[in-house]
Amino acid sequence: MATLRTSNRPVTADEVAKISGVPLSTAYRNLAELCDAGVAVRVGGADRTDRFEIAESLTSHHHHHLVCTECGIVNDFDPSPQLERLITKEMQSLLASAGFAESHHLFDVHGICGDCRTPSS
Amino acid sequence: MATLRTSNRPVTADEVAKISGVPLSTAYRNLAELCDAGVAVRVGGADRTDRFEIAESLTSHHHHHLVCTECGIVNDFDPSPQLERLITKEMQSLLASAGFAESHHLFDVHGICGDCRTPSS
DNA sequence: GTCAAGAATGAGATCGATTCTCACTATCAA
DNA sequence: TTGATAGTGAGAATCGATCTCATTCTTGAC
Repeated sequence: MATLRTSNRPVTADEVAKISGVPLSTAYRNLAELCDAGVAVRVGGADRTDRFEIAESLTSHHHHHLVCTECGIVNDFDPSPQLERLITKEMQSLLASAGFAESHHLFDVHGICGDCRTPSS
Repeated sequence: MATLRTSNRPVTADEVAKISGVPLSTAYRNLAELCDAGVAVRVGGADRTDRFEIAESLTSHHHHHLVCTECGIVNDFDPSPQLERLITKEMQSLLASAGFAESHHLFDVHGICGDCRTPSS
């Protein structure tokens, strides 16, 4: 949890292991338990690597993700209240029409991050 | 392509292989080439399995995804024009503030699909 | 029709992220 | 100290995805 809290973006199990010094298997196990307990969430990115971050219910900070399709890094960004309201509204009509029970929505923007666009710096 | 066109939702490489009768390796190879050529796209879901569908540029039908976190199936749904406009607007301010070059956005709704909610049927 | 060059195919090997296994260690109460 | 229980760590197993390579198809030149 300390490692997740320190990072200001979703981190991979590998990063957690390196940062906290625990073996990879322990990192995966503990992260899985944190997710089960609802205090962390698994974030999918552009690559095949899962990333983890503190659950929004704990940070009380709803946000979405900027996913770099080059390096795979994931950063957070805040949606405007207006967009969020509209999304919520849209969800309700969806549920009705599709028989679908929403657990959460994902609004991720894929593209190339600043670092990958200016490799010289 | 025929297999992708026949399905009305993103399908896995495994499904493509079964449906079209080609071996899995050929299915993966051809799907990767279709993606490179821009006529198909890779769709991430709730599980670790990639899914593929015809690119929006070919269908001229912009849509988003309903992802079932139980069985992993992905279905399409249409966003309202209003939501889509707002998303586009939001994107522009994002680019400016984050130095991020958007390639596309992903608006996926995760939850439990009708089939998984009523296992009796 | 025959032949060679190049592309596509298919079966299985390989890779890499994730999960599982199991022996070992720490904790704690009696 | 002892026994029960939970947590740890190293490596094996798993599984989707990719790679390799021998084989098969095309295609154009002769």
